[in-house]
Amino acid sequence: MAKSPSRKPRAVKGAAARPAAAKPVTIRDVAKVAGVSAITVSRALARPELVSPETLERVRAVVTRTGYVPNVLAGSLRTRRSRIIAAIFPQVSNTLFVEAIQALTERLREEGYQVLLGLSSYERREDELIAGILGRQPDGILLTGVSHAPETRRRLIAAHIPVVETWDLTPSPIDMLVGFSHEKVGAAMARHLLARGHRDIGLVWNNDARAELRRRGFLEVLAGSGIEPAATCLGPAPATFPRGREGLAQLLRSGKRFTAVACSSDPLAQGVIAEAQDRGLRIPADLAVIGFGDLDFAAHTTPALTTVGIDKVAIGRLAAEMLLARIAGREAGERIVDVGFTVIERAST
Amino acid sequence: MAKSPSRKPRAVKGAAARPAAAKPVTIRDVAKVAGVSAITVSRALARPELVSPETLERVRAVVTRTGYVPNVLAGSLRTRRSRIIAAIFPQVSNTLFVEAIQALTERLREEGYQVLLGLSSYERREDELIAGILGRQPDGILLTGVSHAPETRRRLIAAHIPVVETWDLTPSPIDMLVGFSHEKVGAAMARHLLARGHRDIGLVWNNDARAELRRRGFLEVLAGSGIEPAATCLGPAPATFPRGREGLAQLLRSGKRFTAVACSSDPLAQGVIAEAQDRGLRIPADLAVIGFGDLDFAAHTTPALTTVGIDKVAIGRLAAEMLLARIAGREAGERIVDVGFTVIERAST
DNA sequence: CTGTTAGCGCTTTCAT
DNA sequence: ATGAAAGCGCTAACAG
Repeated sequence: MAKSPSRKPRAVKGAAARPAAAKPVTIRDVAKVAGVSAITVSRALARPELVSPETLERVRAVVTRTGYVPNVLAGSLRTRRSRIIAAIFPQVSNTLFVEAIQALTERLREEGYQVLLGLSSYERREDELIAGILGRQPDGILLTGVSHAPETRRRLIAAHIPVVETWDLTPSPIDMLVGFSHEKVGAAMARHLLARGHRDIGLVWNNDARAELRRRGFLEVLAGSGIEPAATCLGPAPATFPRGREGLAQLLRSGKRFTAVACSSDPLAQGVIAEAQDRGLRIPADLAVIGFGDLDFAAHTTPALTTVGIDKVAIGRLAAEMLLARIAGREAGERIVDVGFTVIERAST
Repeated sequence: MAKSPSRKPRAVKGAAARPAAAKPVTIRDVAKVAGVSAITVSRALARPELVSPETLERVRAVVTRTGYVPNVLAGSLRTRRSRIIAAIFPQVSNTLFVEAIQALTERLREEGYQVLLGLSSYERREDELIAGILGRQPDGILLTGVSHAPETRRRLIAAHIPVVETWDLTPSPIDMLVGFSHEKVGAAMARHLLARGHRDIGLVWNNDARAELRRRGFLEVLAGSGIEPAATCLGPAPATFPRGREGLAQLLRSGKRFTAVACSSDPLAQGVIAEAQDRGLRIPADLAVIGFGDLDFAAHTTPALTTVGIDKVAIGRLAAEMLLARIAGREAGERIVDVGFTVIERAST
């Protein structure tokens, strides 16, 4: 007859000395009070149809009265399903990602999943971030971008969970993919300006990997018409409003003539516009500006800005659908989805 | 001799039929390969100073080779510390909250905590959201706002974890608080306009709880000078750019004369400015506009906008510090912190 | 410095 | 419809 010495409260006296991590109500406490076994409580909560109506009612009453909150950690450990989806984004201080995050979160919530957000810009090594997150046993994971350290790739594959990469395209994703072609975006920007008759074009760009892809697409189209940029101002990521202002100032200092400025993303473009207006230039009459990124916001706040918008909500929602499908065992219809983009013109560029 | 039938692989043939949730590497696997006990592996990873250098090296080698990722769920279950902090925000599609979230997340990461984000606007009942999150056994929780259902309050207190409410003030927080006074913000807006000589003032406001507090403060100051708003346009939350446009249009249709417009938040103010400019009004010469919320962004993009800024980063960081202090057993210095606000004038209003 | 034992709170499996 | 036993993977507590 093994005695269970640690079963009884350790120390009745002095128990209130510290915030008192008072033992929480467990499923067994509920069971005891309701006069049933633990497993019946579990069933009453998870699969009420397996429990008689009277028992069910009794259990529910006790749950409410005691304020019992099931320990999801324990449940997940047993079932090997955490109902957590991890999502890795570079930052959250960027409208671009925020909308995707929100769409993803909402859709997953509907299915009872919670999103664990990882911010990659603030971790030295992406694979450490990922390892830390995989330890939480997510049922699926979303990544931003498609270039990851080999170590990261290995870990993700070893985790045997669905993975969606986003925000870019590649023929060989780790698992699934929903994104768009940055080169094509760049090309579209260039074609737009060319179609409006611009030949003298300045660039205000930042040099992160995906921005560079857009620039390549942009330059290729220009080259196809035998054109080179009149001047380029290339700065470090992240793209911000003040850097846009500075960018235009720099282009103007170069003394080169240009009728249009293309920017690697909308915050830069907004800065360029502000700087231009401060100098008495009318947009787009004196200077056309084209940016990239924001379907709604930039277009709203800066009616003069033409921009290449991507449907961030679609990315978030699609990523959610793909993950859910795979978790449910269904094969997702498409493993690679190109959501494309739209040139949004608010004023004639 | 209890046989352990479920110990052996269930079915060797056909095992590859489905994605095969291949059994992950556990601490025991690592222990076996390294020729030590499980607890030694645990120590090697968590408290290497307790393990001999040779053992340590051997264990680490095996960990790397096998790609072992500790199951944090299991660890948390045992230690009763999840290293998760839950943060409840209304939405994430609002620069206001985003900066606080980012600051919070960064600070907590430094201490090895992960942030679990809950979005309250999309859940019918706040207390269901909270219950779902508490089940994940967070070590602390951050809430936006100070008015919560009694049920929510009860649950949070029963959870025996540190709680920080934010974004508002109250003399009786659940636990800790970091925020600012919305009434004072409103009062400051009014005083600012009065000091600039404005007597005919229009309001474009939305009617969420905290905005209403700001309005009350605003109106009281006006009343103190014997002034009533010339016209008011009161709309539903959330405050958006288009509603700002519409708001000004409505004020103008009223036929009332006014030289300044106060807005409950910056997105509205930006809309008002855009609409004004479209109608040929110069800001602030013909029409002064004052908003609320954004320390950096709105001021940047709309130099003509005067706004009352709050230090969102400070809110996030302070909330993190307070939670960390309490988790560590220290009493946080102050339980109630008023971060205040700043009137930011970019152009003479 | 290392190991053994037990058990965190839950749910799967098998029995009744 | 309900329950008993076992164990998910880990680490606290107590040896040695």
